[in-house]
Amino acid sequence: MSQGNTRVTPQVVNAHACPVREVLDRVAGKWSVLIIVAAAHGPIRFTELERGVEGISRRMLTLTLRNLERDGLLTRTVHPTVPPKVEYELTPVAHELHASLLGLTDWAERHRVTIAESRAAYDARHQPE
Amino acid sequence: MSQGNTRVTPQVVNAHACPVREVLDRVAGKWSVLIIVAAAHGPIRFTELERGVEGISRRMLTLTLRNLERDGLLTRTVHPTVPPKVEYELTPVAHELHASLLGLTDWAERHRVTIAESRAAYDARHQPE
DNA sequence: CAGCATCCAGAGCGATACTG
DNA sequence: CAGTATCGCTCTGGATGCTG
Repeated sequence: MSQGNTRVTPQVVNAHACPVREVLDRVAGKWSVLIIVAAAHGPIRFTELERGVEGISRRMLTLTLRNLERDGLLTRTVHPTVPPKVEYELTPVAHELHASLLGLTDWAERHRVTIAESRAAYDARHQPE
Repeated sequence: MSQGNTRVTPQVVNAHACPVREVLDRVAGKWSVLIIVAAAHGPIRFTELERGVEGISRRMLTLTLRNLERDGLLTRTVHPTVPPKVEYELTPVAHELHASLLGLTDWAERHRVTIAESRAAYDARHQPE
């Protein structure tokens, strides 16, 4: 860790050691969060998710659900009926994650406008036309 | 909220309307967060960032810095000296973001092990060999 | 020192079609 | 209903080399 250095600057951030990145890698996928939000208030079926998460394809829904299940963020319950019925439900861990995301949501909503303005200003500054 | 429906299920989540996704789109890039973390405790120079954020290429550092600057998350100060010196500093908005990320960091650290185990178990279950 | 331009490989994701 | 399989594009990001 510490080398006998008196300077402050180092502050090395390792992409692999950084826990924030770990979460983000898990959550950054285009759909993961949306699915978590959609499933936040109780068990939900495949087709309901398909409708609930606007714009998601069947393929991506399946893939994302598998990943979330793999990470232990949701459980998959197959009801052996005809027609088949599968329900997905957030695990406690995922609920905690959902709660933590609220901080970000909040940030986003507070600064959404500011950021949009900043972008517009920047673009105007750099592309006169 | 309620449509005359007695069922609960609807819960439509729109990818474009969702504020969480907005943040994530901004932050999910492989490097944004790491740069924010690296710059969190004061102004920092280009080369210092290059060393501080392990594994980043010069190209990605430049690109990510531009995006962060564009969003108003950091300021770029050029000191007209020889050799040139450029300092990047987080804006208050970015500091707030950094604070919000703590919730996620925390979550990640609490469940890192559990998640890894869950993955291993899942993989074992689905790929006997 | 700080950065831009070019080239290139791979991941991510959408569209579509088929199945238990 | 709840998936799986295949194709192909787009976009990200790494490597390298050139400049003020």
